[in-house]
Amino acid sequence: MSAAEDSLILLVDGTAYLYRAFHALPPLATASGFPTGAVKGVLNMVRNLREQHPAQWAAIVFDSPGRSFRHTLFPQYKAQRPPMPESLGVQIAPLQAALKAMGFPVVQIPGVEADDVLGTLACAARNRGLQVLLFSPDKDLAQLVAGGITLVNPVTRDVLDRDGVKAHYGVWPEQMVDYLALVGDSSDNIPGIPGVGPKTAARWLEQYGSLDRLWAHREAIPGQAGRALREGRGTLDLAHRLVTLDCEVPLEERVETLRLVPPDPARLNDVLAALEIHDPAAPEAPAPPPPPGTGHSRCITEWAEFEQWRERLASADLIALDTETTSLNYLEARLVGLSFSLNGEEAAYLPLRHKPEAAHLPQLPVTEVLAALRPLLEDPARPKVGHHIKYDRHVFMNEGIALAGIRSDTMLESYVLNSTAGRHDLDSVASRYLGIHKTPFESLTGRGPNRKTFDEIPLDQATAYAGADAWITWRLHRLLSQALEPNPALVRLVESVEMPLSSVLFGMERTGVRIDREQLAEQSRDLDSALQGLRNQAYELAGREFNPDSPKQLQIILFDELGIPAQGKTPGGQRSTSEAVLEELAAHHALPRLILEYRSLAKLRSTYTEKLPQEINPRTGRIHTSYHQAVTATGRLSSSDPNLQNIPVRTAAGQRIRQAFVAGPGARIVSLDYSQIELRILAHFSRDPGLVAAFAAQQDVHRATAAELFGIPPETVGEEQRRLAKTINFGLIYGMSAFGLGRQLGLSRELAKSYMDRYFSRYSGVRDFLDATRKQAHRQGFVETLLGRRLYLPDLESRSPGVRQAAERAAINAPMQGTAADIIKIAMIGAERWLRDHGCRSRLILQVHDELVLEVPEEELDAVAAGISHEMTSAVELTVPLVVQVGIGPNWGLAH
DNA sequence: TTCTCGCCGTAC
DNA sequence: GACGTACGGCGAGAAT
Repeated sequence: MSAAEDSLILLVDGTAYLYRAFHALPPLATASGFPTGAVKGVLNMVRNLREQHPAQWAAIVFDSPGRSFRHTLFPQYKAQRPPMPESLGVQIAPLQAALKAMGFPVVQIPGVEADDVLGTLACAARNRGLQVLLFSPDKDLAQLVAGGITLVNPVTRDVLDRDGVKAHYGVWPEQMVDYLALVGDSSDNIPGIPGVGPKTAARWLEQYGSLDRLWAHREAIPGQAGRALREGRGTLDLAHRLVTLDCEVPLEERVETLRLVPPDPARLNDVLAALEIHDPAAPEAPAPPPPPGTGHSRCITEWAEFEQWRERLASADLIALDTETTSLNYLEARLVGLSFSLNGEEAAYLPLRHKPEAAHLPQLPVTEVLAALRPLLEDPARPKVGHHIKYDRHVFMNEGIALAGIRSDTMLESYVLNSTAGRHDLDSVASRYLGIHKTPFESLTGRGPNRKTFDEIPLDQATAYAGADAWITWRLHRLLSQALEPNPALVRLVESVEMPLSSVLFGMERTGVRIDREQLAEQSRDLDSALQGLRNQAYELAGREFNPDSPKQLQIILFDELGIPAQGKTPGGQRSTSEAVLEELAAHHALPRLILEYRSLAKLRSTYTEKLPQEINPRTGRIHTSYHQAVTATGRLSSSDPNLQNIPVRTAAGQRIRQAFVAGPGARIVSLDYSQIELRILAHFSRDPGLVAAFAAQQDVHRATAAELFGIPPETVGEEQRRLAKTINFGLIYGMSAFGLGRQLGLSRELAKSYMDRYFSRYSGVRDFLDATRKQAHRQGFVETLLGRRLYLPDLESRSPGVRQAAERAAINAPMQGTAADIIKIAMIGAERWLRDHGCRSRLILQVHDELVLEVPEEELDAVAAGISHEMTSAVELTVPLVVQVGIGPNWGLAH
């Protein structure tokens, strides 16, 4: 045993680990429903800790339930905190048992918070000459840091010694209590000085050294903050006492008893078996840390080494690959370098276009290198994996290389495994599943207007960064593909849907959509003059000028100056000026109506007619959106830069904007949209005879619903009756309540309830299905789509009724919205294949959730309309037919 | 000047 | 509190 090992003690904030594991992982449970995710997560984190920091001494400290001296001092202490979720609370006892079986001393002192116990143990250990490593994300503990005591943030991996605390918070550890007293802590409900944040507090303490000296000079502090400080004596005293750790907690444990002992496999096995945790290192939980000495990256600047790597690549089973570029914009991005890994342990970075001042060695010539790699990159038989590889395909295509042989994409694997676990960029996924915290891109390039591009990054830094991208991707694929394997539906979803779809989207992005710039400019001019007029009328009515774009100013005008009674509140407590409210207010005054009109036109101008022309790519003359495949909770796509999935369609002025989406010469726009796809999916899932029959008979479903509701023949259904039925039908898909229905239709809650009751008695299959979905969601913690795509809903366990009910509505909606997304994705893959098989020049250009838009040469019109329509209707087989409406026109607006 | 948050509105 | 899923413009105020 080494001396270092013998003199090191690990002190762990067990409660913080517990919460972290609980929130970071999918809600795992035993077959009987006992939650286990947090136990599994903490055990993994602790195991990593033990491997990374061999020590003889340790303690894992837990908060004690109930009140501490801080509650006595300040009744509101932590008062705003939600109570611990029950599904977390029940895991504490088995977790502590498992930790003890693993050989860790566990400490929990009644009536004492973990922080104070940690402080007491840290000081005692340091006084005995031990080196202390404190593991906690809590900044309060930074006050303990000193020679011999170091704070490690297990989330960010920051290691804070004295200098680290100073660098991180701007104050020294001994100033930390003063600092926290000034800033306060909203997570513990500890008040601070209003308006004083981390920057101000650090500046003051830098200048005056301590709170006492700051107070002595309080009259010299200028500004709002100075005034707040002078008024804050009482707050400061209280906060100071609350944030000061008690390092003299009476403990039975002495440092000598905190010996880390070898695990007791039999006991550990008992505990884990009861929790049905077979392999704590299984893929859902953070995996073990990288073995030491791996993740090394080579920078290739010599032909000989390049040739060696090229030969290895040519015979590799799987190549993890990443590009470094000058831009996130996939059409502007220029290749700067390439990285590869073949085994998740070593990587190579091939710099190609670093600027001379960033390259201390000459780089190999880009043209020759790419020519040498091209056969490999374009070979479908050489399997490759990347993270968000659609982007890399664009980058290669910009170099004239058609990347082929794409086996998988770790971003899509992560998304299908758990869409809501967090973001799916490489950094997030690596930290979530591998526990590897990458150097943030911005720490290389800087932020703001002077940030560097990757070609300005020195080769050594670039090599480490880019190499890590490649070897991490390789390891992620190994881990995530294993994690998916037990669920064949998810494997199929990745391989047969998301991966082929990625190629379809690549083509759509590259093709882009043609825009009539002049037409939009003309619309902008029209909108300008209309808005000018509306603004002047609004000033007249208000009696003064104001900014109609500002909800804040508008509130003052409407509710204070004009005295119109306010209607609803925004989530932030402001008096709402939303469309629904202004509609109501229109009865009281002429101004609200004018504002509504102003807003709708202003929206069209700023978001669409002004913005879209700026998005036209100068080289192609078209707009190239980005489709995001790993963003939404339900499996839908999203679109940005610009978003082409929210182009107006409802109003006449909005329609004109769609008319600026035009076909090229000799071509037409073909729009195909699924009719009522989500209601059809509801019919399919619920097997409700009435709903199924309506679709089977090709009836107008809203009319049929109204006929059932009012007990009349469909032919005699009136407009108002149909509208009501339509609102109910849509409401069902969103999990709407009687209250919501009433509000939407302007009916009393009682009347709305009677309509809903009537609906559910006529369509009892729908009611049963919705109930079953809710129940199943609560039981398993997730819901599924037709293809087995999962949406985890941890909020179903929330103690807050509002949060819980919102999760229930999401549980109702997700199977329908997500199944619709599954279906159109299959249709898109089929459509693309159909076009290729028929040698068509037609191109898919847009997807808007239930609609596909193509640009079609006139001679292909009939065949393509029929062929794609067939692909869409036959994408899957449901118990009700899928129906597609086809429209053709010179532009998108007229193709409906 | 840039960033972040709240509010609002567009789509399906 | 009360209708699901997205993206983005604007104002306002803070950070730079």
